[in-house]
Amino acid sequence: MAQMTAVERTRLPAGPTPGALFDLVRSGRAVTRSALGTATGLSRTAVSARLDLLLAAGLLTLGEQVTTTGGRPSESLRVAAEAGTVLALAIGRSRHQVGLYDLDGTEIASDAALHRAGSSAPDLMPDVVGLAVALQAAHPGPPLLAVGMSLPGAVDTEALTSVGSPVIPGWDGVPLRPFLEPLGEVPVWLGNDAEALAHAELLGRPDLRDALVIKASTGIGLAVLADGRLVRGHDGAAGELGHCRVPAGADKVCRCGATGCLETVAGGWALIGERTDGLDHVRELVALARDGETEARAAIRRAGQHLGEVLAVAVNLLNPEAVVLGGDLSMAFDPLAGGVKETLYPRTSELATRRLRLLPSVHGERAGLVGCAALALDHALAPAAIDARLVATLG
Amino acid sequence: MAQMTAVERTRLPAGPTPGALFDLVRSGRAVTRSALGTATGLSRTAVSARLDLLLAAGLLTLGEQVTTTGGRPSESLRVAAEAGTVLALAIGRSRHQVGLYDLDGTEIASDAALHRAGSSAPDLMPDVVGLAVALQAAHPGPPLLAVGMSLPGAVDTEALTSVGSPVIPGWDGVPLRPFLEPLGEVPVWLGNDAEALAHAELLGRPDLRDALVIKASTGIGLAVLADGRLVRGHDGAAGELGHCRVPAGADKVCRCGATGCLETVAGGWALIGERTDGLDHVRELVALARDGETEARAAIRRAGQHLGEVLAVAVNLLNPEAVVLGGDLSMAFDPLAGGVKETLYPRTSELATRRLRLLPSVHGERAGLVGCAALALDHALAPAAIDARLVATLG
DNA sequence: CTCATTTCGGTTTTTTTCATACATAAGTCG
DNA sequence: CGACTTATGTATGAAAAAAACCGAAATGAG
Repeated sequence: MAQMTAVERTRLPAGPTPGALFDLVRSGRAVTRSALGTATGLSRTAVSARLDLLLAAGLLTLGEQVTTTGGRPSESLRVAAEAGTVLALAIGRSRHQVGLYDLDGTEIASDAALHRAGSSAPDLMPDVVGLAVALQAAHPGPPLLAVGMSLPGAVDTEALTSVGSPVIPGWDGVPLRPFLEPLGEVPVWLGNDAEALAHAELLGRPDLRDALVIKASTGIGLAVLADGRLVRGHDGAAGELGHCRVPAGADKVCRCGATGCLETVAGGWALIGERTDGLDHVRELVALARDGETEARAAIRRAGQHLGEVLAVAVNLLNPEAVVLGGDLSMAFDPLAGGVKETLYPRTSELATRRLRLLPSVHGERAGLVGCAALALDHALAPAAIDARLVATLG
Repeated sequence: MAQMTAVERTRLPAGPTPGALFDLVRSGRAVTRSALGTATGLSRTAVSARLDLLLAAGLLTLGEQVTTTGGRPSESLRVAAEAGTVLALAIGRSRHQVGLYDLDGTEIASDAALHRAGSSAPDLMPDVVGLAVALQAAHPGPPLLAVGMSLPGAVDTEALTSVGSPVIPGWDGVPLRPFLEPLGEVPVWLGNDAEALAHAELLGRPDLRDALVIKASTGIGLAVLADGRLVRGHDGAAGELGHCRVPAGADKVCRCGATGCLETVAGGWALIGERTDGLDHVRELVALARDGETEARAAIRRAGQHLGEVLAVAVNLLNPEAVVLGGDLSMAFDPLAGGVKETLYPRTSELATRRLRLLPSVHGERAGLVGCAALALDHALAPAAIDARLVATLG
C-alpha cells in the first residue's frame, strides 16, 4: 500500500537523495538501514522511503545476514549486481580488450585481440565493437547501462573523440559515437588509459584520496588524483608525463616530434628499441625481466630512474599519499619501483615522502579493462544517474 | 509576524540551505530572489523563507540598482559588509603585514612592519598580534569573525603550526594559537603564503578553475588549483616548487640543505646573492629592474627561465588554464614572464599550452594580505559556517 | 496621462515529507 | 524460557515547500 503511493509520486525526496543512499551502499560506507540513518542524519522513516524506491526499482537488493551484537540483526543492503551490465572497451596501441561486467564490478566475460599498431579509428572501431556485440550475444542477460572506453592520450569526453594526440594517428578528432551505434542508445564514457587505471585503483582502494597513478607501457601516462577526484585539466590534457623533458633524453627524438621527452629513455618503445634482438612489445621485455634476464631488469631499472626524476617534481607539487605503478612495465614491479625510488626520494622534500607509498596497481594485467568498467560504473551508478533513473521509472 | 515564527523555529530548512543561498549571493552567481529560485530549483516561498533568516541575522542586506526589462525590478541582495570584520595576518621572512577587512573584502585599515629575518615564533608573534590589536582598537566596529594567517612553507591547519619547514627555524611545530589569545575566541585559519595568494586570486577571478599560482619572492612557492579547489596534498605539503631540482643548480647548495634546488638559481635570496652590491631584499632588485637596470632585468629573466623549466612539468601534468605569477619577483612581470615563456612553451605539449594564459596576480603587492583576508572570509562565510551562525542566533 | 503588460514579491492554502511515537520482529544472553 | 537488545514497519502530527492568489512597481503603447 505504501509501495503504491510511492510509485505514484512523481517528485523525488529532497536533501539526501536516494542516489546518495545508493552511493553509501555501493561504497560500503553504510550498508544497513540504521547505518544509513546515522550517516545521512535522516530518520528511519525517511531512509525507508528512499530505500523502498531503490528496492522497487531493483537497484538494490537485500544482502545476507549481518553479525548482531545481541539484538535483532539488521538487513544488509547491496547493489543489485544483476540489474544491469556495463561494457568495457580498452583500446591500446597494439591490443584491444573488451569485457562485460555486472553492476558489482564482477567480470561476466571478456575477450581481447591484437591489432596492427597505428590502425585508424575507422579501421579498428568496427572490430572492437564487433567483439563487444559478440560478447553481449554470447551472454544474454540484463540490459546494458553504460559503456566505458579508454584510449591512449588526451580525449574529449564530450565530443567522444581523441584530441591532439600525435601518438595514435587516424584517431585525432574522429567522433567515435557513430561506431558505437551497434551497441544501442547507451551512454558512453571515454577516458584516457591512465584515467581508467585510476578508476580501477579507486575500485580496489576506495579510501585513496591523493595519488599519482602511472601507466608505464609503450608510452608513459599519468592520472592525478587530488582529494579523491580525478584532475582532468582545462582541456582534458592533464597527465602528460611521458613528454616531460629529462636531461638524459636531450639528444633523443621522441615519437611526438620533440626532443628529450621522458619517453625517449623510459617509454616501452624506446626500451625495446635499445635492444638488438628486435623485440616487438614491452611485454616481451617484461617477460624476460621476470625470467631473470639481467639486461632486461637493468633496462627497466634505468627507466624507473628516469621516471623517478619527473615524478619527483610531481610529488613535490602534489604531496600524494601514494604513487601507483601500473601498465605493462609495472608487471616487473621490483626493478621499476627500485629505479623510481633511487631518484625520487633524493629529489623530494622529506615531508612529502615521509608517508609516501609506492604501490603496484591492484588489478595488475587486467587493470586497464577493469578501469574501463569502473569508469562506466562510476558514471552509471553516480547519485545523480541513480536519481534520474528513478524519476524515469516512476514518471 | 512571519518573522516571529521564523525566529522561533530551531531547525534549519533542509536541501539548499540558507548558507548555500548566501554563497550564491556572495559569489555573484545569483543576487535576486528569482535568480536564486532558478539557481536552486526552490520555489519563491522557500527562497524567501531562507532569505528572511539571512536578512534577520543581518548577514545579507538589500542592494540597490537592478536593470529591469519591463516589469517590476527585482531587489538585489548583497553581503552585509558591515556585519563583521576579519583580520589578515601575513607573515613573511622579513616583513609582516596585518589588515582589517569587512565582509565584502574591502580593506578598512592595514599596517606593516619589518622584522629581523629568522625571528622565531615566540619573538615575532607578540609583535604581529600587537599590531593587529592596535588596528582593531583604532577602528572599532562590528565583531571580528575570523582570522586568516599565512606563513611561508608547509603548515598544519589543524594544529595551527608550521611543519617541517627548514626555511623558518623557530617556528616548526610551535603551536600558534596561544599567541593569538589577545584577539579573543575567534576561529583562526592558517595557510601557507602561496595558498593565500591563490585565495586572493580566486577573489579577483572567481571563475578560475585550474591554475598554478606562483609566489616568487625570497623563496619560491606554488599553489595548485584543480577544478576550483586548492590541492593541499596528503600532509599539507603540496606546492614545494622551490625545491624541485633543476640542472643549472646542480652544484649549488640550497638553504634547505640539498643541492640543485630551483631556489638556488631562481629564488630571491640567490638572486641578490649573485650581486656584488649587497642588496638586502629581492624587492630592491625588483625596484632596480623596474628602473630599467639591465643586469637586474636579465637576472630576473634568467630566474623566469629556470622557473619555466619546472613549471613545464607542472603544466604537462595538470593542464591548467592559467599560470598566475605573484610574489615580489612578479612585480617585475615582463622580464619574469618573458623568461618563463622561453622555457615553458618549448617543453610542454601543444594541447596543454594552446589556451594557457600567463597572468600577473590581481592584487599585486597587496595580494598576500588580501589572500589572508580571503582565506578568513572563505571559511567564515562558507555555507556551513553561515548555517552554524544561523542556528546559533536562532537557538 | 491612462492603462495594459510584465515581472517581482508577499500571503494563504494545500500537499508533501519528515520525525516522533508506538508496535512488532528477530535475534542474544542468563 | 523469558528478559533484553537492536532493527524495522506503521500511524500521527508537525513542519516545510509548492501552488495559487494578490498586490506592487516598473515599462511602454495609445
